[in-house]
Amino acid sequence: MRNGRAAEGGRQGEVLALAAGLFASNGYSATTVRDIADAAGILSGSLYHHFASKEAMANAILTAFLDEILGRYDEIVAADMPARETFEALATASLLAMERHQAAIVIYQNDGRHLALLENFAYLRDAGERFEQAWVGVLQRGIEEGEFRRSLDPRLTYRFIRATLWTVARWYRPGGPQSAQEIADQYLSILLDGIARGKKKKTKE
Amino acid sequence: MRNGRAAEGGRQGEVLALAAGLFASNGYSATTVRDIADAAGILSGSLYHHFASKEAMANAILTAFLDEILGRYDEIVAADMPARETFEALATASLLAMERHQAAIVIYQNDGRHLALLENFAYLRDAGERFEQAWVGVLQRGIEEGEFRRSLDPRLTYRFIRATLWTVARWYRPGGPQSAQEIADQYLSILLDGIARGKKKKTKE
Amino acid sequence: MRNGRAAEGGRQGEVLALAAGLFASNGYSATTVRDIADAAGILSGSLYHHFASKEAMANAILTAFLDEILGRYDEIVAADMPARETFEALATASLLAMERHQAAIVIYQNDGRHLALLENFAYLRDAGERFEQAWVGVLQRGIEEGEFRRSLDPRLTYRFIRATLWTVARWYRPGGPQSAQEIADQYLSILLDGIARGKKKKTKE
Amino acid sequence: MRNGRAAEGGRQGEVLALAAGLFASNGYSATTVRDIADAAGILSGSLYHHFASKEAMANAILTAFLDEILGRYDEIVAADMPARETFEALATASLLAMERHQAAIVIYQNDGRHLALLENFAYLRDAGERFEQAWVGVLQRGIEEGEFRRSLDPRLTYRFIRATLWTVARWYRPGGPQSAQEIADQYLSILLDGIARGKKKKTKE
DNA sequence: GATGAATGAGAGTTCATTCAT
DNA sequence: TATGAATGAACTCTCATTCAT
Repeated sequence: MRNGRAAEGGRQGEVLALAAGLFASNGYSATTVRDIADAAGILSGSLYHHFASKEAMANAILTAFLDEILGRYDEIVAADMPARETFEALATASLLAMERHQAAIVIYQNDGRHLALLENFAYLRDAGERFEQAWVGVLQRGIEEGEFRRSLDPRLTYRFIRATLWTVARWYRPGGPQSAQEIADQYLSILLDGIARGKKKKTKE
Repeated sequence: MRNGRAAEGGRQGEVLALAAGLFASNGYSATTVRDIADAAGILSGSLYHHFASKEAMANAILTAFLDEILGRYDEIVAADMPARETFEALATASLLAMERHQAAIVIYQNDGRHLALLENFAYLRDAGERFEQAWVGVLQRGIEEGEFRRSLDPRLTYRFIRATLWTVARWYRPGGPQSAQEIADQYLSILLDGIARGKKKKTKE
Repeated sequence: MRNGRAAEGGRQGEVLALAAGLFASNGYSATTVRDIADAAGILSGSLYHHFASKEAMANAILTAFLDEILGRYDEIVAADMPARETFEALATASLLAMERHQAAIVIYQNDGRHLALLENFAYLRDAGERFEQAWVGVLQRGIEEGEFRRSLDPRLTYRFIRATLWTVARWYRPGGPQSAQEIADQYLSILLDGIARGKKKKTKE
Repeated sequence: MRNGRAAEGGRQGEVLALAAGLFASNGYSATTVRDIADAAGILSGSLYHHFASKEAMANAILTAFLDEILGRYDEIVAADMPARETFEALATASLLAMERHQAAIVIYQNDGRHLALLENFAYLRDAGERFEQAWVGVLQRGIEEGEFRRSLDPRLTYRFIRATLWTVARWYRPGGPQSAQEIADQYLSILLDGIARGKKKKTKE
């Protein structure tokens, strides 16, 4: 039974994890179906017992990630916290997602643009918009509520944040010197208060 | 005459620009030599009168960018300014580089990892290290000189910065609402002072 | 128990009928074992409990048809009727065979040539010769007995007849406007007396 | 330059002729692109310099035949001859078409049904209708004008004729004992006047 | 009898590259 | 410089078949 869903049970899940790793390190289009099959110890044709196509594999990988993270985003936004807490929660959730979906995030970041052009990946565009809405929303609310500086351009700020959030997955090593949580904390500290020392200059805005 | 270098004048330069645009929007490995030839209005075989190989094109594109930006970095570091000014100059130089090398930056960001595995692109690893040295250097100096917060992890901070710096090229549109200089200013403002309003909490560090 | 013969009873027969339908509408080589299994509601591997191979299925289908029709031809020829009656009986028998073997006839007509090249289908060549012998025989006898025009080339005439006889199965719809018997009658009428009206021109030959 | 047109000039034409021969003798789907390339003495990939796909080859082959024969049909119908002459001209034109398009006719006859299901071969359905219109038209006219027997069912009669007309190409050998013209004459003689000897029975209809 | 995972060969196609003209 | 024909390797995917469970 060919399965486009997440990587839960059995063989399918293992194969998907291997594929995700290869897509992430070599790129989607530079990864061949044979590479994946080799990694799984089977012949390339046998992969098609589990997945309808190479695209279907990427699909399953990305969908598992996006469904989870966007679900988490929805929960956070729905929780109706002060803007700054919502903001922190979104950033933390995004970085913690690396623990279960690191490869997917790398693929999303590296190949997302290109894949989104394919019919089967139309949902990537929707996902991009949902990310943006959540972030731009909380930034605007924070500005209105006086939590964030009035001079911010929400969309531009979102783009700066987005870049860092998803790029971390490129170098993050689980079990490495910094945990995802620690990375999130450091990033939030920099993002909220800046790297410069001393009293803020633009306090009055 | 096959040329692996950056090609300013004439046909070579035009072809290179077309190739850069295609590599940037479709990805290096998804761009075919025929795509480039089509864009140039010639046949794919004819490209080989200008360039020795597809890799040579990517090489010329990336080298032109890296030579220029790393030269600029060297100048800035050599100028011996206060850490904060050096810092601002590096960020600004990186973002202004988009004006002449947007496609190259996108390629560097998207395909750099993958290309760096190829023999002909060994210099990409060196470039990465030189970037890192410049940034980690100025961050450390800034901390020592009391300009930047003592709590920063320079390498981690560099990685956050790097992500944003090069990712901007993905969405930047020359002649669009924000100039590269404006983007640089906004980014620096956020990076240095944070997005949060009000007096700094961690002033004493 | 693998069975290469015609399969009347039970599952085998049902599967064979499904396979015959698919072979007939899509062609033998364009029909996959999976198509057949899907139609039967089982997995493709499970088909091999019933049949040794895809060829064995085609074999069973064609054999069932050929055994029956050639047996009928033998009876007709042995009955020792006047040439014209034999002739009519052969044509009618061939067209009535559609009622039980329509798909087999389509396969025989469409894929027979190609299949006959395979070892397992050597009998198709024999069958072709037996058809030809029966028809060429009755045509020659008819000419000798003065029933048929002396100007006929028996082999050529046989080829004209054969084409129509087996091609009817391509468009015949059981329960449609014309029964197989009616089609046979119309064909015989045209074949024997022609479509032109008025007195025969070549009466004296 | 990839060419979907007929098999006129140079290499393209040669390759097309080879492909046509293979499609005709082995069937379209049983003929591999490698078979064609082997026959042409090149590698399979090189075929794609001349043709966009295997389908494109079949397309060019069938189109060349259909354009020519349907053009001929149009001329004949437009010539406004007595029904019987039109009828003879159509049959003769169809059989003489074998001289330039024998393989195409075999492909049309064997694989036409199956190919017509593919998007790129939609025109096959139109062609089928144009053939039918021409023949059914002339049959009806002939009946009205008293040339053909009133008892004929034009569509059914057309189907009988069609079967023979296109099936001849399966066994016809150029330079063999009978020319296409001789075959046409014999077929017309049988078709118009029947194979039975002696006075017509159904003269009064 | 049926499943489901796997095989292994081969399908159509793509593509960077070469080279005689 | 450019063309156009060809190469050769690799690619995604298909499919008849096998077999342990």
